[in-house]
Order: sequence, then C-alpha cells, then structure tokens
Amino acid sequence: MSKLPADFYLRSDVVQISRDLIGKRICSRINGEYCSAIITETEAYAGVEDKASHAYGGKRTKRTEIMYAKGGVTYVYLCYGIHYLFNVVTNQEDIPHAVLIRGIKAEEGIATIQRRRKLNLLKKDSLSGPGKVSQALAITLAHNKLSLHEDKIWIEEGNTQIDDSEILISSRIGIDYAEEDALLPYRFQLKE
DNA sequence: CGGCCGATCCACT
DNA sequence: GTGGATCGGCCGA
Repeated sequence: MSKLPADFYLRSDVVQISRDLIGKRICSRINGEYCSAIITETEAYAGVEDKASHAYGGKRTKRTEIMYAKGGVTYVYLCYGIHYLFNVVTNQEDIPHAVLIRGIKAEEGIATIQRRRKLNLLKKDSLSGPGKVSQALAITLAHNKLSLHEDKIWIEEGNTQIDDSEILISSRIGIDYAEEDALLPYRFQLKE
C-alpha cells in the first residue's frame, strides 16, 4: 500500500483533512518493529485564528516552529510530563495547521502494541486517547519533525471509504481555555 | 533563573 | 469523581 501523496497534507482546509484521516491507516517502523492501525479519532487545530492551537495569534516558539513547516511532517510534544501527543502538520509553509491523532484501532503488529501498552488483552478502547496512540506506535519526542513520506511513520489509504454517516462530529477535548473556540465542531470519531 | 502548567492517563474511592 | 504522576516549554523578573 502506498503512502498518502504530499497533496493530501498541503490542502488548506485542516478540518476537512481531519475528517479525511478517519479510516486511513497509520503505520510505524520504530526500533525495527512494524505495526499499523486504522485512525478512528482526530481533532483539527486551525492555526493562528484558533484559540486552542499552540500557534494561536501567530505564536512562534522553539516548540511550535515545526507547525509552520510545509504539511506532511510530524509534530510531537510532551503533555503533562508524561504523554507524547502526535500531530500531523498540514497546509503550506508558514500556515501552522495540524491534526491531532486521538484514537486508532490496531491492525498489524498487535503483539508489539500489546507489549508497549502493557496489556494482556487489547480491548476496544485500549487505543482511544492521544497518549495511548503514541505509546502503541512507540512515538516519542525523538519522532518530532519527521517527514510522513519516509519509512519511520507514515499514513496510507485504508481498506474502505468512510461515509459521512459513519462519523461522529463533536467539540474538542481538554481545551477549556480556548473559550468560544472550544465549541467548534473539530473532532471526528468513527462510529462503532 | 524560578515557578507554573498542560491538546492525559490511571488507580483509587 | 478525584487526584497524583512528571517534565519540557514558556514567561516574567
């Protein structure tokens, strides 16, 4: 299966990209171990005009700089000192849009994922939550700023097209500080 | 340089 | 439902 083309990430509508990522397959080959999973939950972060975004107001810091790169690279950061959150940078250079991957469903490399997650049994919600996603795929700060067109972390077409009727749209999680923008319908989940 | 805090998760009550 | 874990980044002095 081939990787998503560069054009996929360069589009200007990050909310649409967030929706389109549902049902796609995310793959990682880290420490010599391959695994893949279907993306089941995402959130869009719409850059300088989005109070929930790290780049709100055009803020540029050492951490957020990668969000201003041309789409198709990773943005990984540490949250609460414990969890790595994995984002896909989108849009053209200097437009700091990103999509947070919040949930996946394991496909290949399930034994590897179970071991990383320290689980005996992989339950339905075992990979629901951005911290869990990174743990399952072995993503850490070492995987920040990677191209999605290389062979560490990449995204492929899924097996099936996802119809709008299969997607639940809601507001984003954990961003109460974003005031009215906290209510925007930027969260996409695959229904079960 | 010091202090605060977060796009979370899990164990425990 | 609640609180503790745990640390890099950000900001103000």
